[in-house]
Amino acid sequence: MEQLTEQQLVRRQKMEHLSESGFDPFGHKFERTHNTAQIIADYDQYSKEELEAMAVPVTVAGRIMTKRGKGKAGFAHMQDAEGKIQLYVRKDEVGEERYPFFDKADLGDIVGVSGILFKTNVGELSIRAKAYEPLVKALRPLPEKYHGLTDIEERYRRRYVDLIMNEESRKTFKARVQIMNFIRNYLNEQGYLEVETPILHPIAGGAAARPFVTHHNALDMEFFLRIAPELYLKRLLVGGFDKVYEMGRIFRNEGMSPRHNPEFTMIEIYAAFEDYQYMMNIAEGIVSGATQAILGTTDVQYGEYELSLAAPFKRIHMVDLIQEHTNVDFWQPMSVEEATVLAKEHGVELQDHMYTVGHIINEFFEQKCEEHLIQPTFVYGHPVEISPLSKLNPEDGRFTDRFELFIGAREYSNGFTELNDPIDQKQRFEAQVEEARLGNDEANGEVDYDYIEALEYGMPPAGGLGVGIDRLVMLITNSTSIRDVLFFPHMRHR
RNA sequence: GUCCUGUUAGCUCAGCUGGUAGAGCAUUUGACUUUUAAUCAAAGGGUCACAGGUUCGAAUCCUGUACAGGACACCA
Repeated sequence: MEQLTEQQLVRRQKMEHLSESGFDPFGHKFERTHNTAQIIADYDQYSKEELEAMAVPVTVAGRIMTKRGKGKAGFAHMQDAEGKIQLYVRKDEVGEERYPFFDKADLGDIVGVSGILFKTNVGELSIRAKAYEPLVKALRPLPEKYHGLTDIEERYRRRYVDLIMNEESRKTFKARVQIMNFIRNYLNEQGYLEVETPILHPIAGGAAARPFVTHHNALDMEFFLRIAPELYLKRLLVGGFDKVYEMGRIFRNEGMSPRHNPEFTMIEIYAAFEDYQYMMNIAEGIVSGATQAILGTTDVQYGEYELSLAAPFKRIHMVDLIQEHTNVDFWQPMSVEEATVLAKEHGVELQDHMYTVGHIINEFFEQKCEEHLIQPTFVYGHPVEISPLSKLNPEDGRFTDRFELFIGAREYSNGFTELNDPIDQKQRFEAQVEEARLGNDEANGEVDYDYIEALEYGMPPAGGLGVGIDRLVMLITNSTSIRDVLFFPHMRHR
């Protein structure tokens, strides 16, 4: 049994007192006529005298956030889901019997109030209470009213307190909902179908990442929590669904950071008979459109960067970009030995499994170019060796018709013309298995033969796209940590 | 996983070169019928994250542990 603080004991005594007085300290249904935002929107425009003449009755409910006793009367600010409003409670108007319940109410208690709108001498729209109803006794005190809850750890561990105290936090999470709604509307209007595919996968495919492993008892078999829905969504293309998307949770068993949570939300979008150029347009439409819809502008401040998210975004081939930043020309045919020498000369570090020119080109890009991509930029033409699910570029088979979107030096989206050649796909999977053997623990160590078989029935030519939703929300809400856009980020046990 | 930094009252924070722990808000009691970080008077509230060590004496110095934040690595 935990030790109760003085304040907790006092609040429990007050709870007992409510019970003894015939109130349920944890309340009951309460009919409201307004929320606080409606009241402000509809009536703040009127003067003190006009409101007095109108005598508007309202009934609201919410949490007491501040309280100022004045003897036989008192003021409080009450907060509901949409905002807050001041209450003015007088003993002579709510009654001798009820007034003490307001007088003894604590910050954090939830109350219902009926009254008449008025404006105070300094012009604040307030409710002059005619009836006061204690609804829920809060047994723990709220954080300090002025500074709120600022401790980052506490804000993550006890998000509910953060949401009570911090308007910014509420706004961020509402923006998250709006962004996801925008994306759904944007795609649904273009004829896309939102679908659901398995989260438990027998083979962890569709991306390069370490999976979580779990076990199904009845089937007595291992499952992986999905690292990407990609291979299932493309099976749907084979099945004849030609414009599909899935927005949902992805799980990757990797390190955590301000930009990584073990579970995060991604959207993947597939369109038959389209290609990567079309998918870039969709990515642009989502990023630019969501920003405009939520912020009313596409000019955003993100940390130190001033970004313009207005479409169209710059599009540049990876090889051209590398040439721009290092003067190295990978359009020239070259051997692995020559490319390795170039990497050494330019201080590009390589690991054992990077045994092809394509890997080295990618390392040049990541180590020398990524950091310069501040304004939204599509980088396309990734080497085939790092793109096992992308279709080859018809003119130059060293590269694929793949792109990634970078904003503020971070990746937001990845898309490509989908590889639908089952024979090529099988070879690429097998190359991944070899890479895994050589020590890339994020390469796929197992070939998904069922997926190959699906492709053998014929998948229409198609474009596909993935967008990290959490990072998009971070961008639009100017949040520095992914934990600021997840209601309940993962933490170690205390 | 490695490195750096942090952890003092319910909350927000002080606490100097080591000498018996402080403030504001919140709480309790009293005053106050247009206040708004309400005000005034008084009171209570602490295993200074945890465990060792150095010292006559540790919130303070040292070591370890836990948790957190940031950077790096990896990715989205």
